[in-house]
Parts: sequence; C-alpha cells; structure tokens
Amino acid sequence: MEKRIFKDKAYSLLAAMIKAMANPHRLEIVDLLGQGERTVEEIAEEANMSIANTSQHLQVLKQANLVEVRREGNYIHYRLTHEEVSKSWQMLRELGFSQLSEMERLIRDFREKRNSLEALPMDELLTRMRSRNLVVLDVRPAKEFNNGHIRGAINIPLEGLAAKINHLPKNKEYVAYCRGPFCVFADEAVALLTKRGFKAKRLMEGFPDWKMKGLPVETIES
Amino acid sequence: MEKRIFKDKAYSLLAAMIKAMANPHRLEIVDLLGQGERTVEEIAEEANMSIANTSQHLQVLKQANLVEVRREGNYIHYRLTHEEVSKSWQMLRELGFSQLSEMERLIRDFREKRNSLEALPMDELLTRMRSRNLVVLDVRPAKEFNNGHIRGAINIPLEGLAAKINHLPKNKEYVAYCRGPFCVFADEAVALLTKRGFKAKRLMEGFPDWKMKGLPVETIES
DNA sequence: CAAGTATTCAATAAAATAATTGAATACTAG
DNA sequence: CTAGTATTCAATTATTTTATTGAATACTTG
Repeated sequence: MEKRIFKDKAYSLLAAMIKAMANPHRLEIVDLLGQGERTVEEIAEEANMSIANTSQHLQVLKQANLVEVRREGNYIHYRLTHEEVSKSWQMLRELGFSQLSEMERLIRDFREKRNSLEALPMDELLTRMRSRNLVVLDVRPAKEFNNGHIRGAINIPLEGLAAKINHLPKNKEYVAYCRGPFCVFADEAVALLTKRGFKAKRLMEGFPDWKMKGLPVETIES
Repeated sequence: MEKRIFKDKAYSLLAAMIKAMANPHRLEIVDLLGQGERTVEEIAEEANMSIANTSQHLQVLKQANLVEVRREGNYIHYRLTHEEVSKSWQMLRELGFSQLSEMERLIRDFREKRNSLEALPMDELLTRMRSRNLVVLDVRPAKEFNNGHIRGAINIPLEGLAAKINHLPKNKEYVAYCRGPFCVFADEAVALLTKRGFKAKRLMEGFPDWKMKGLPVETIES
C-alpha cells in the first residue's frame, strides 16, 4: 500500500471515531454512561431529548464502537464498551477546561450562585478524608451509589437531602460529590447545606474520575 | 442559570472543541505539529493538501484554541497551544487502536510488507537500551532530531539512510523510530535495513510519546 | 513604491449531520 | 393471538462541513 493511502485511511478511521464524540448530546450520553449502563428511555429523560433522537445518537456511538448493548425484555441497555472511553472523555473534558476560557466562566457563573465555587480537588479530599470531622456525601441516586462510590462516603440522594438535613450534625464539614463536574447534584447539595448553616464544598470532579485514578472505592452488592 | 441551560452550554463548548479535531486532515496536522512548529506551506506539503485548504483547517484549529501562531516575515508558523493537546491526541489514537479492529488490520497490512510488523513498545526499548549491542536510530529530518530526540539515539534521516547503510556495523541490532505510529519513516527504514541483512525493528510509538511519558530525551541547541 | 511570496478571505457547490415525524420491529403480558 | 411498550427505522428538511477557486492582504526585497 502506498504511504499516502495508508495515512489517509488511518487518520480517517480515527476521525470517524472522534466525530462520534463531537456532539453535545453524545458527549452527555458518554458522560452519563460513565456511571453505568442505562436504557434508551433513561438516557433520553436524563439528557432531555426525544426517544427517537436519543436512539439515533446511540446508533452513532455504537457504530463507532464506543458503546454496546444488552437486551433485557423490552428494554435495551447501553453501556460504554471499555473504561478507556470514559478515560478519554475525562481527558478531553480536562483539555477543554484548560483551553477554553469560556468554560471557566460558565462554571464560575453557575457555581457562584450555589456557593459551590470553591471546589476540592481529588487529592486534597484524599488527604483530608482521614479526619474524623469530614463527611463525604454521595448525592447521586442510590442505584449509582450501590454500583460504586468513594470509600467511606454516605449516600443521601439530592432529592432526599432536604428531608434528612435536620438529622445531620452541624459540627462536621461536608464534601458533596456526584457524577462529574457537569453534574449539578453536588452544587445543589452545597447550596442547600450552606443555606442551612453547614460548612460544605463540592468535589471538583466526580466518581468516575475518582475510580479511574485508582483511589479507594467500594460497592454494594444487590 | 437553569440546570439544563448550564449543561447544554457546557457540553456544547466541549463538542465544539472536539469537532475541531474530528477531521482526518486536522488530525494529521495536530499529529505533525506534535513534532514542533511548522509554516502553512510545510504543513500543506506534508499532508498533501492545497495551501488554501490547509489554511482553512488551521483556522478551525485556531478557533478551538488548539493551535496558535507566530509570524516571522512572510511566514506564519503554527504550533500546538499546549502539550495537553498532543497528549489528548495520543490518548485518542490509543483509544482508536484498542476499539477499531479495522485500524489493526490497516497497520498490519502496511507493516507486513515492510518487515516492521514486530514493533517494540517504549518500555521494552528502555530496558534494552542499556545493551551496548543496540543502536537506536532516529530517522526523522535533522531539524526534528535537533529539536529533541531519544537520549543516545543517532540521527540518520530516511532519505540519507541508503547512502550511509554500508557504514553501519552488521553485528548490532537496530531500533528505528520517527514521529509516531502513522509516520512511515521508521517502517521504510526497517524495510531497507532488513533487506540488507540487518536485524531491525521499529519502535511502536514515536518521539512525542516517548517525551510525554517522561522518558530520557536530549536536545541539540542550534 | 513596485514586484514577489505566503497566507487568508469570500463565494460556491457538494456532501454530511441533525431534529422531527410517523410508521415499523421486537419484545412481554394476558 | 392481541394489546401494549420500548426501541428502531425511514423520510424529510434545515443546517453545517468541506474542497475548490480566484481575489485580497500582509509582508519582504530591491
């Protein structure tokens, strides 16, 4: 094979794969599937898209070998093909954070109103976790918590937080986390906590990042 | 700002950046700029594109903050904005290698004909480099070699190899490397060397990968 | 300032991408 | 087998992306 043809084919194959990620909806889907598998319906609901549109975007991701499916009765469950997909997403996300000043501005605007601007990076949480005074709060739905969470974290899904907030000790410090930097559960939790006089911050990243970094996690078997 | 609007904006910003990479020509440009800055003319020549088309693709990359420019007289030099761009490219490339079976087939077909299929991974080269019997051959143009190369490597640009091959000792083993897995210099070098009875392999990756991994490099000041 | 070179710009046409709609499939439950 | 549900498919339209072409800019050199 001629040199030029080889190069054209190689770069085209990769570009096709990257193109599959180069869409806001599909990025959101990849991000979501980083938490574990989901049905088409669940994805559509989470990402605020029509079912048909969601399905079509999922086909694109499947074509590119980024996701795979499992049928269970009427439902079709989608999941990432490999952890590296999640890893690559995280890498691209970080690249965006470092390159795009608009991204920084967007996040600052959003978090300022929720008192969650001052976020804790993962390594800092790790060192401060030894303290008895720190409570790590997983504010994702129970299903995701059971599927894997930061070791030692307690699960209070955001929707249940308002009800349980009065039982929480005021003399502790709280660090809330959820799916990742674009997941707003942790921000809403911090907003609520600080409003009620608790000392709370959010984790900068999310659970998939923690896990991918090889930091201590635990799982609850169902 | 409302939750959904925030998410839409965040994923859109990232998708726009990724879209800038999601094109075969632009990937080739990013890959090439991983070696160091280049003028528009040089890029067009290397990637086999028209000047105007190259310029337009470069505008897209610039818009996404992936490359930046420096003017010097009539020439405009483009370079990657940060090392993380190169790092991300490498990550995506690896993702492609692991996900796309077609990619494996393409590379196998190309390298089989050049006796360069059996490639050496970086860590293996590192351990074997201590041996006095191994020669590490940088077959890129001298300019790129001077800009940085694997410590201890000798530079014989591919176009000069045929002329110098008779002065090379036959009792050594050779490992050739160049810009990366899609750069064909190393493959051509291995083809030539094995044809003349030398024992030669190519490095699986390229110099930017070696450098990014923090392995020993050296530079020649000009 | 005139001529020459490197690069960008603007306009065009062809091709690919994306959202919407309604119909078609592939299952389960009764 | 029928009705119901989750998902996919196909057709349509609007939008975006891409390559090509020739003209316009921004420099350098003499």
